[in-house]
Amino acid sequence: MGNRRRGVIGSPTPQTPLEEPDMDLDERISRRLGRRDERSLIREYGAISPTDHLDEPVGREATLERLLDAIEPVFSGDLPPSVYVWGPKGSGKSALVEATFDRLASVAREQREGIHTATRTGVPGTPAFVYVDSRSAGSEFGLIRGILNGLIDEPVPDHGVSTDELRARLESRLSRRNGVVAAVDHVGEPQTLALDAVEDLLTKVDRPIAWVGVGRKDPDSLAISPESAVPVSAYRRHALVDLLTNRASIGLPRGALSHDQVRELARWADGDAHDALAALFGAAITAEKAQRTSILASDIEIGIEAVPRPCVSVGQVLSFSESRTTVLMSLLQLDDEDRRSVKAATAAIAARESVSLTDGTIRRLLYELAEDGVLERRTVSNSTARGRPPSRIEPRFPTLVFREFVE
DNA sequence: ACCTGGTCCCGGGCTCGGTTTT
DNA sequence: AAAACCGAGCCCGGGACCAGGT
Repeated sequence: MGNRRRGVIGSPTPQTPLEEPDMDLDERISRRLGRRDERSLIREYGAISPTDHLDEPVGREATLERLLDAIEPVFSGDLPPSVYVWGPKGSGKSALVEATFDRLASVAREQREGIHTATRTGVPGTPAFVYVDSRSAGSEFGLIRGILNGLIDEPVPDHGVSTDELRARLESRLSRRNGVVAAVDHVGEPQTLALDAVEDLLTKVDRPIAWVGVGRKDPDSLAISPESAVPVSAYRRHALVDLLTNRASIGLPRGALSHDQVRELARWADGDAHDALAALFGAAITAEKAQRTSILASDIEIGIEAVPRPCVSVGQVLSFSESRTTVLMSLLQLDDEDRRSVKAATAAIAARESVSLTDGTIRRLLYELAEDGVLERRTVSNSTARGRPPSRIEPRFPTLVFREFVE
């Protein structure tokens, strides 16, 4: 019971076949899993990775109740009102919503199949449930594709077909009576859809569709007002300790991580489970590279050091296109001198053999990444020089975790 | 005035799914 | 059955223009 890992690493489930090409995160992680024999310490990468969630969220019972209250009509076969789940980074929103929707989806499936085999017509069915991550569905095309992908087993094209065509397929898939409830995660991020855009795009579908948006912004600051809002607060210290202890017990050998170290991580992370796990993960791979069988204080230090604060979540960074991740990877390998300005960094990255992009594109990507908060530009007052002063660029994402997942 | 850094935007090409022609 | 063609979304490249400094 409980805490078999889910999603990207877990065994394929009927509703999400493994060959689903959506996230190259899948590939990256399964490539990791292939190197099992080289490990001395980490038993399960997913268990201690900030990119992965557990089947049973830890310490979120009250919030789960509020979410279930908000979608209450589904339990009598109706569509729920619009719901917005919101809270700070690393507070467990995605873990909660993803786990809940997975469970609801399989319950709905069983119920539908049960009714079908018993040929009891006329019984109100439950709507279908789909979870879509807007990080891999940041356009209208992507959103519709994501929902359709969650509903049918056949692969859905990701190129070469129009959005209208895809919407028509979705409509023909849904009946007029029983629609679908779509959870759309990570709305309102730089590269993802805003909540009002999600609503607009889904009302264009001529079938019953309800949505549950998940984001960080205060609902009062949004362009639309969801009918129901479910706030999620940051983890309390002891809840974060529990979460880390739980995860470490799955991902690491007994005794590899001391309780004091867990407490230190929890104190430092200040309620942010993402940051805590990112630091733990960094510490674990550092220890493993040194062929240790337990984690030392110095490993923890390095792990924490590799997580800037504030930082964007590593899941966000890993969802970027290949060109953006190669630019970031190259940037991490530059020395301090080459990072002194965007211009210098551009030249140094362009000179690398692994990068085939032009100067202009690299420069644009660096500025875009800074705009999105993935990099920080810090203007250095460079007297004696003419012109506008350059700015040094620093990563704002968990560097060790990133490096580990990108080759 | 002059210079360099930063922002914004869009056309064209790439790659693919689907359709028509051979 | 194969090949040629078409049209879709998205990424790359690049340039026009704006901002901030001496």
